[in-house]
Amino acid sequence: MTGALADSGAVQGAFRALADPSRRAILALLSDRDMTIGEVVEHFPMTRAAVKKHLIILEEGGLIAVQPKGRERINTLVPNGLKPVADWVGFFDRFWDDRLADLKDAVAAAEETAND
Amino acid sequence: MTGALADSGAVQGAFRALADPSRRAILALLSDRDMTIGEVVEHFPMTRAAVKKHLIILEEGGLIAVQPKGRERINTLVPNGLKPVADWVGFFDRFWDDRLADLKDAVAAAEETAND
DNA sequence: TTGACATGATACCTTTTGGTACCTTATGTA
DNA sequence: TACATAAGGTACCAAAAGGTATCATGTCAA
Repeated sequence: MTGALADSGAVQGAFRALADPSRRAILALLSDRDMTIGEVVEHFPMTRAAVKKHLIILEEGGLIAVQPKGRERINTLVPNGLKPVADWVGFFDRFWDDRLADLKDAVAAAEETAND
Repeated sequence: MTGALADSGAVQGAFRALADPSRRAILALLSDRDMTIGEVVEHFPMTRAAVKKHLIILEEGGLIAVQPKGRERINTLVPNGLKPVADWVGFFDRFWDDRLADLKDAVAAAEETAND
């Protein structure tokens, strides 16, 4: 089996959604409070249609949810939406250990020397 | 002020690199051991040129480094390459707290009821 | 030196993406 | 009812992305 790094649809959807800086900014906005599309639009120099597309991709990525409320649509951050991303990134935690990094560098340097 | 969610070039480069499943797979490969381009190519149904492009984007994103070694080029995982991503995602940690999520749901439900 | 091989660099093609413009639909309110 | 407003949907466009094919370059080894 593939182990700890299975690349599920959730992972792909979330990473795709996060690839665009506007969408990351929208997430940051919604972390403050829920907003209608119109409110989100006020924070960006683009049309409502463009923002709408971003919101759709964020929703497909499981990062936000939309609640119809009268003639408005409230966009809400999904609490665990970023979990697949965090889990994927977490697989590489062992490489962030500075001591391990130093060790790896030392080994590489030694091999360099040995092969010169 | 920009606060804890400044979207630096490193953040953008890393997220762009991670948006493609092939590139995430390449990172997973390199987490096992360093590889030449040729070795990486053996694991994917695409040409060397395509893999090369992915490696360039991964390098631009600060996720891998390349060490020329004779006529080969060794691709290595950069230990702290994913740190900007982890930091960005970490900003949303507070939303993953299930109790907080439940509380938020409760508040939302209460508002729903109040407005019905 | 010469040939094999790992890589670099371009040009080109197709699909996706980020965006606008424009029109339609639905809901709240005077 | 009538109208203003919040949103949905579609068509269209330019640029970026992902990929192949092809040719050039540099290095090891006989």
